[in-house]
Amino acid sequence: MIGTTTVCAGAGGAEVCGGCSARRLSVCGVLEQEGLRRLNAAADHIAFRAGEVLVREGDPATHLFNITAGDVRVHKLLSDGRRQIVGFLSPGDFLGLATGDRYAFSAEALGPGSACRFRKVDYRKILREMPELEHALLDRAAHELKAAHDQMLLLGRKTAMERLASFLVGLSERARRAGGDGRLVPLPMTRAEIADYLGLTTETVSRNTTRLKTRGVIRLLTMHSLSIERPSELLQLAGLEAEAAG
Amino acid sequence: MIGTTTVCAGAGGAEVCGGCSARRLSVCGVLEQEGLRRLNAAADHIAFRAGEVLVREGDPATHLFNITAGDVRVHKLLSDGRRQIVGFLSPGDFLGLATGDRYAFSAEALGPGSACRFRKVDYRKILREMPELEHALLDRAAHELKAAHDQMLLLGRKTAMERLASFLVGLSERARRAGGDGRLVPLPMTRAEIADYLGLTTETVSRNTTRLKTRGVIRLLTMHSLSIERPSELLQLAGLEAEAAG
DNA sequence: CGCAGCCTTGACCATTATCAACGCTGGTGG
DNA sequence: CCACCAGCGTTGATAATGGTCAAGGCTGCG
Repeated sequence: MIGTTTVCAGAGGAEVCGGCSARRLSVCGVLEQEGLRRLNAAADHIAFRAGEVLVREGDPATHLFNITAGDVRVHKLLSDGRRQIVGFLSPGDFLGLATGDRYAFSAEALGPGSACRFRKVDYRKILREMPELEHALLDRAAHELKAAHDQMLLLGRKTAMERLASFLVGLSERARRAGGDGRLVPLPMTRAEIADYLGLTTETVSRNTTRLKTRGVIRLLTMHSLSIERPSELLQLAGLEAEAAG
Repeated sequence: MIGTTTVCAGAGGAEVCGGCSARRLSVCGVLEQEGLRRLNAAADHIAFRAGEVLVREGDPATHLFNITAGDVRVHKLLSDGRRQIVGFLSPGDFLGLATGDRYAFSAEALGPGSACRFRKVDYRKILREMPELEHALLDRAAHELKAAHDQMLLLGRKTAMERLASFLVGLSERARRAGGDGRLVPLPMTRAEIADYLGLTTETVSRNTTRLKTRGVIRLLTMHSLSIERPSELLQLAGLEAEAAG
């Protein structure tokens, strides 16, 4: 189920978990700061390949992940196969925070990547001793909750075009935070994955992508990257101009 | 904006915040346990009437609420008035956890009720000194996130009937946790509010309610309460039978 | 008892899903 | 290095779910 697994516990150099160089909060990073060897002894640094399953909905929730490279898809299924992708994770993101004793979602790698993996029991023990970490996680959970609310607005009330535009705006912002200029946007996921994230079909995603292309709002560079030619028009289509009207 | 406001700080009796008797976690309760007078000095115990606005989307996020009585609606708006209700809060629930420096949602009372209100600055200060509280909040945020994911599946992939059935199943579970038998379900919200929660219109909610009534799955008692006559059939309609198929 | 607002029902319409066919693309093996 | 091909993406035609518009009924409050 999990690919190459390299335990990153070490005798005690500064780089016990050197591979974990996430941009945002990295547990490994925090650990290095704090010099807590105990959790390192329980943390694996794993590598995964495209399509690999990190977490399966319904399985006992034994682990927690911190993505360190690559992108991951998190989704839920209905019994007849209908799928809803609830999020895409990038390096620095956590996987498994919102779980009881069983995972409520599946997680699969979009492409090759890596992650820090902790056992939940160890994580809990550490939390008790590191209020600072808990604070950071609460903060992060709050952000995720806000993002989930935005997505609920999108899924419940936006048109197909508004959904696609909102999605692209989100990707653009993510790209900018990751160091890009916000025009060049990578699309690591397939049309089917975009559709399952936006509550649409591949056909509808495709049609609206074409419409944006025709109007000159975006330009497709390859199948998995595009450039935003008219950002303001895209924002307007996303319905984000005056969303906070109240 | 806020109705009758009674500061509940007191000289120091055991009942400084006696009105706060929420069923689940109550900050006031924890505070009493811990004997922390400091936050009490910063906490109001407010009462609100039906329709009263507790929080307005876009306003500076200065306060945090813990509902102690009544029900509250949390929603987001698009500039043209389309509304998505992201949650209904009951006594014990928190309002304002998922916020940056501005509220990302509005909150309005469904009926009369009350809440504990804290200033965010005080809340942050206390958190630093009460890791136990932070732990409880993280736990709660995780649950909310899970609920948000379920709602995303509902909004993105379920049919109108499945949405309504899922909603009623959820209400039934909530009623049971609140001490009921799970058959008698109170509906404190209007059809329009149900519609805005499920991403539908009032007409569609009404039609499907009628369909459930005709099939004998539910029975309307008053406009704001119903009884579930065939729970298993309702579960099936909700698509919850094998949701965790993976 | 009356009325305003909410709820229900009906007729029709629009957006998006579905079904189908074709084209592109990128990875693989000859 | 090129050609093949499986899978992904696009486009078109048609269908269906749910939305819109409209009218009438109920209900609960004053």
